[in-house]
Amino acid sequence: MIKITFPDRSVREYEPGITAMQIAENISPRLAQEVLAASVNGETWDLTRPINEDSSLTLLKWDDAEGKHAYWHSSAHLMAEALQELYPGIKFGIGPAIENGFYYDVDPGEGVSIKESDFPAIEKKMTELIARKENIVRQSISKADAVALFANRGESYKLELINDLADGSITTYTQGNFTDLCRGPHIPDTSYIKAVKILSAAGAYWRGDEKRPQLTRLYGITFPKKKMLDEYLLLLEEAKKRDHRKIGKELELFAFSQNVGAGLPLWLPKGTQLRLRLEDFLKKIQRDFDYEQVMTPHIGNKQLYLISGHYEKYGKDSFQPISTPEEGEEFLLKPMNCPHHCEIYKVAPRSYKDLPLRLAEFGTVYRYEQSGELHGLTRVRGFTQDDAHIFCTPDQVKNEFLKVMDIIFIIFKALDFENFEAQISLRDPDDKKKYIGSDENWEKAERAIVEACEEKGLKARVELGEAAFYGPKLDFMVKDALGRRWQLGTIQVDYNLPERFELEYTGADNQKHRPVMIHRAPFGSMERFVAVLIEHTAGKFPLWLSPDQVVILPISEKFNDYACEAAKTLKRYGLRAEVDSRNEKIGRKIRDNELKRIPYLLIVGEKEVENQEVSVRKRGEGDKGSVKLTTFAEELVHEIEEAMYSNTQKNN
RNA sequence: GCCUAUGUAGCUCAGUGGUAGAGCACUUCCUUGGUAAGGAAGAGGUCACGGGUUCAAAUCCCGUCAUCGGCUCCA
Repeated sequence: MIKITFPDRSVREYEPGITAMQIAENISPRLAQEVLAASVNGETWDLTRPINEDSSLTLLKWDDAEGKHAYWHSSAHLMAEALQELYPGIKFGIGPAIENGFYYDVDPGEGVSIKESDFPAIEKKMTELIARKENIVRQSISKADAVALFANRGESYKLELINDLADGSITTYTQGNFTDLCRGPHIPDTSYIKAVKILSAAGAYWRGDEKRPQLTRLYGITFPKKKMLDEYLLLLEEAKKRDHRKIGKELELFAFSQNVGAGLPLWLPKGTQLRLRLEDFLKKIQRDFDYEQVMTPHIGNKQLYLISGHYEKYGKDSFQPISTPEEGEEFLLKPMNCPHHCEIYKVAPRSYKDLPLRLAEFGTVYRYEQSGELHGLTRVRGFTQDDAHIFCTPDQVKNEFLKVMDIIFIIFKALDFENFEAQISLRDPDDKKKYIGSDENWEKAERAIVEACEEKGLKARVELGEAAFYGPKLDFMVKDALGRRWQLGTIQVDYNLPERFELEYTGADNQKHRPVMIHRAPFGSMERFVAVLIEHTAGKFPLWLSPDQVVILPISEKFNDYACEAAKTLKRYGLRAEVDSRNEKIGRKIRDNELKRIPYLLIVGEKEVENQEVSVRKRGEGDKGSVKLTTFAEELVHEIEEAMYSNTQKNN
């Protein structure tokens, strides 16, 4: 008999060779119906795989990530099986489960393409296969047999995968006529899958390499209940309503024009209001943290980028240099602010007593992103970084790092960005040659980042080899409405630029030393940040960020003039007000939902006009009674300032 | 840059070779006194752009640009 230990530490004895499925059946038929896979000694197994020794066992259901994973992985196989029947000669790449569903990379063969219009047929075929209730059978196979099997089928991609696998570790899974090279695990049979949807088709390079063939990637999702699929699709629809591109258009925050150029956003008055409020908010925090604001031009002599090394690395992929009437003179649109800030550092001789020197700038930069990369405000060709560079001694790096983290935490907290992810990018320990700077400095900086995260209790994913060539970094990512990850804040340590620009400070020892540079941008870029902010709030901004604070509603056209006057008065206070005039030309009618997005509604009628008052309603709070217009304006300005102030004071 | 899809009125979209459409928004008039009011009339489009096929193109073909979903990239 073998001992099986359950998550609640209870132990039961079974015959050797028993399967997790049999154990589940033994416990309860209901459980047996719900279970999808099993965790055996921490490894995820098929339910039908015999257990031969004492083990700890967790039965995995839909609500367990691994259970869902096995389910979707099997669904990928199901889709592959359908494709194999529909497209004879199709070759398969890889087909994993992902966060929401699964995909399979396939090569349907020369001249054949799988399009959206083909999805229904694929879904239908999958449903047919489900009805056959095919068992999904695991088999260990020798490398030679695996090679023979897949070579016979002309599965060149699979052969390449097998090539990288060690003999003895190779398994296949078979259902019906379809056999796939696969580590598993899988659900017991295809009938578990009840609802099927192919979501999209896209090109994807084999093994993520641009130089290799492009396969067709089919994304799909499946569920154990039809209703769950419907709910998921509904969720997707709802998420699309929060898309910043849609809301940005509806609320007239920003726009693009083909004449101006792709990826070059135009900030409309309301969007600008929002952005300026965010900039004020950041400036206030940065003042508190001893930053100094600087300003630098939008272009720089090519020489500047030859010194920084950016020209060599990115010159060909950038906006090309601007020529001047002067022979041989060239300027680049600045793709980053760092070189300019280095020149500011060099304006005067620096002492260790001057450090850390913290230079901040809302610097607009231009990068020629690949055309297929452009995406609303999140990926653009002209954007403004909430940039700052800290010049400090190597010993100050950690402390400065901690302070930057404080800023980022304050900001994320103030804006309710609780669900961010952090990633520490270190250098690849096996390939140190790729990086510039001494081992000693790298180790110091990497240790500083790791320790800083520990001190702050920040759980960060560590990625080796992801560092920039000039230093390690810490990035903060946030998901958008559709679950796509975007990098926002970044803190990067840099040894390269101080070296290239020959930056120096005089130490206490009266010797010249090289400062360390820290790049940091809590928002990343104003554009991307506003995009994510829009999606987080679904366009329902807190009062202090609201692009419009007030909508004024005259109860009849007789009071339109007063309403417009009131709006002008409010504008003099720096407040944005809309008049919702029902019949007059003046103003613009408030459209769908807009009312819900604007914090204050002012109603004016006879009584209010007589007394120079407005009847005030606040979003979420209802009627606040009548008050003098000027008093209202003063109080609102005060309320906004208070809100911003209290947000800059938020501490962890 | 690559693969798929899309581009028609301010917005959301219909329109499969024969004179360009709807709803909302807009303008004018009437009605309308409290949180998305109703009626009537009107205005608004080089059907993304450039070529081609055709007696005839929004519609079919080719190219370009832009946008969507991915891939690759992201200083």
